[in-house]
Amino acid sequence: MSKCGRKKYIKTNLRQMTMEIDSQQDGSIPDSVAESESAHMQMQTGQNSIPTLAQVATIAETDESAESESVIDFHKRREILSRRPSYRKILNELSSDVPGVPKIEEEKSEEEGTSPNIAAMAVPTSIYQTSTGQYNEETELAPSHISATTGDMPTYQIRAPTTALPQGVVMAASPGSLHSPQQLAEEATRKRELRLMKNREAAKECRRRKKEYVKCLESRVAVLEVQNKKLIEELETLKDIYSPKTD
DNA sequence: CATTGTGCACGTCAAGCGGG
DNA sequence: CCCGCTTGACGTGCACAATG
Repeated sequence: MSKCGRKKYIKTNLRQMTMEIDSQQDGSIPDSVAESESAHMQMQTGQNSIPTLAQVATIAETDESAESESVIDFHKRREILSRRPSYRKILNELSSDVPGVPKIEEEKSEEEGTSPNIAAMAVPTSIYQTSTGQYNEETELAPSHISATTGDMPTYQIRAPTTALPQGVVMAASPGSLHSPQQLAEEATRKRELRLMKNREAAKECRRRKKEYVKCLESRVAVLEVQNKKLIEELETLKDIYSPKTD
């Protein structure tokens, strides 16, 4: 196991321990967490067979009973690990509450040139909240290519078109023409590889979007902090003006 | 200089969701 | 209901900095 791997295991297991505590507080059965799925995944993916800390701990603790309960644990863990709303959904919900907050657009825009959005992103002060609480010109939240301005890898430029087949993927004959088990197996393998390749690209794209989202939030925080500071100063000024002079 | 810690990007799995 | 997309979670490897 790599050093980094060890660190991540620790980090992961801290979170898992927290979840166990939470589930105990809820009165639900403590989850033995990652062990079953990790093992499951490693078996599937053929990755190294070194057990995780959680696996080791669980093996040590439960040993005999673990086997019969592993399936149950797996499902319980899945329940506990139920997904939070996606960041995009959060932002979109936010945008419906606050009229001025733009939504993260679906794909398309990123293929169609980058420069306009860079300009928008580079001017975070375009955010302005009126005295009535409305936001004006919050262009900085629009999905943009901050990475281009900050020197990050412009991954969107390398990005393979989502609709196009990746290089190296050879289309097999139509399923109707498959007969032998071997052909079926090949077809299954081909489908799997295609799926993995697509998901690989999707994951990259997803991460890129998430980074954008985080940067948007950060710039928003910066803007709101400035705004807050100004308002506090204004308040102090008004207090000075309108407070009764005692002298 | 070896070891350890940290951050980041990546590949994969699986759950959830929306569209057809 | 099925399929494809999106994304959280997990595990891994690599690069680099800090430390003894």
